[in-house]
This record gives sequence, C-alpha cells and structure tokens, in this order.
Amino acid sequence: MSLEASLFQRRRPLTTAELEVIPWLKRLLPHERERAVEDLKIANAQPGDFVCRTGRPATYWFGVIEGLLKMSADNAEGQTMTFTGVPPGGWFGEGTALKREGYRYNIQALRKSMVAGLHVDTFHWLLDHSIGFNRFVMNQLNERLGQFIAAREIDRMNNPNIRVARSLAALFNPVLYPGLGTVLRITQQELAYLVGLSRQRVNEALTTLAAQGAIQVEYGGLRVTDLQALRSAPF
DNA sequence: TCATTAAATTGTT
DNA sequence: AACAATTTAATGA
Repeated sequence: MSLEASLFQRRRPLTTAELEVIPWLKRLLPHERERAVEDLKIANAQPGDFVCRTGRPATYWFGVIEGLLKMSADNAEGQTMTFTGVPPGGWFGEGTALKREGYRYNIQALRKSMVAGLHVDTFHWLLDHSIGFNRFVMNQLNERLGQFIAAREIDRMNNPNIRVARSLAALFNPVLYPGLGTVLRITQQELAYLVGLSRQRVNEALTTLAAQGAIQVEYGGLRVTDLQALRSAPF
C-alpha cells in the first residue's frame, strides 16, 4: 500500500521542529512560505512501507522529516538496484512532479519514519512564483544526477569496504541533505540493506573505516570524521 | 530519580 | 544464521 493513498488522509499541522528540518522553506518569501506550510502534510511510515512505487502517478513531492528511506529501482532483469538512502532533510520526486508523470523509482522505509508531502499543485505554484524555490529544485536535480552516476559506479565495485564508504559519503551529501551534521543515525542492519551486503560484512567494513579514522562507530549510528576519505580513499 | 526489565543493536563465530 | 555482550528504552516504585 502506498502512503499517499492511506496516510495522508488525515492531516495535522507540522510542529516548528518538523518545519525546521525542511531545507527549502528557508528559501521562500513569507507569503510563499505560508502557502507551502498550509499545504504540507505529514505521515508515518513503518519499516518496509512503500512511500511511492515505480509507475504510480505523482500526486506528492516527498521529504523525510525523521527516519530513513531507501530509493531503488527494478531493472529489466527484475533485479533491484539501490540508488541511495534518504536521510532527514532529503526531498525526492521533483523530476516526476515536474513532468506530472509516474515515479521512476521505489521509495521504501528502512525504519519507522516521518514523511512530509507537498501536493504537486502547490509544487507547481511554487515553481511559478518563487525564485528561491526554483533555485532549490534546480540544485536538487543537479545533485541527484550526480548521485545516480555515483550509484552506478558504487554498484560496480566489488570491494565491500569501498562500497560501504562510498555509500556513506553519498548519504552525507551536504547539498541534498543539509542539516544532517556529522552524525547519522543508522543501524548496521539498515546500512546492510542499503548497500546490499550482509550485516556481518558491513560491520567488518565499518571497523576498517573506523581504523582508518574516516568514521567513528557508535551504538545505533556513526559519526563521520573524514568525509573526503570516504569519498576517495581506496581502503 | 533510580532500579529493574525488556528490547534493540552490536560484535563474533 | 545463531549466539552472547552491550546499549538504550520502558516501566514502575
């Protein structure tokens, strides 16, 4: 079942703390912001829930307030390819919303998450009226393109340590996911689902990465101490 | 607030 | 996949 069908039924105003996590709101003028906030809806997703599925018509532009989502697509052979994880502050589906087509990938909750939705009509209204919003979306599209290319490269890597490192680096993309500091709440199991490795192997990789000083492993999450190393070091 | 217990997560085999 | 060890969250006095 998809979120938009069920969970956006009942709406409630977002708290200021929740609004704070939405990066593009800061780019809007007061009256634009007012209109956007007015339309924002919020929903809870349980682990495994699909926020959107390939081919479904896009009625919402989505963003993560809390939790962690996985973006993936099925190729012709029926294999699932994971593009990236979406941490809090991440928004997706703009390409689809722009063209009013169907989603081109699946978005699934890796853990209990809180998802915000902006109706496509409001999305278009903002595009028509707000320069700040246009800047945000353009930036977003550009970064996403870079991520997809990176995802392909990551997929071809057979060194698990590097796969984990690069995937983590993608999650800490400051443009796509601003506000996400140096700490990321993600369990090793969740990371395993994201990267497509076993939890054991991820654990081993994290230990290696930590030994190299690129990250610090914590309970239920990790801290990035050297993002550049995650991006380029050959571990 | 503290102590106890249950649940979640990690590190290893 | 299964296990024990560790950390956090929940409960109730």
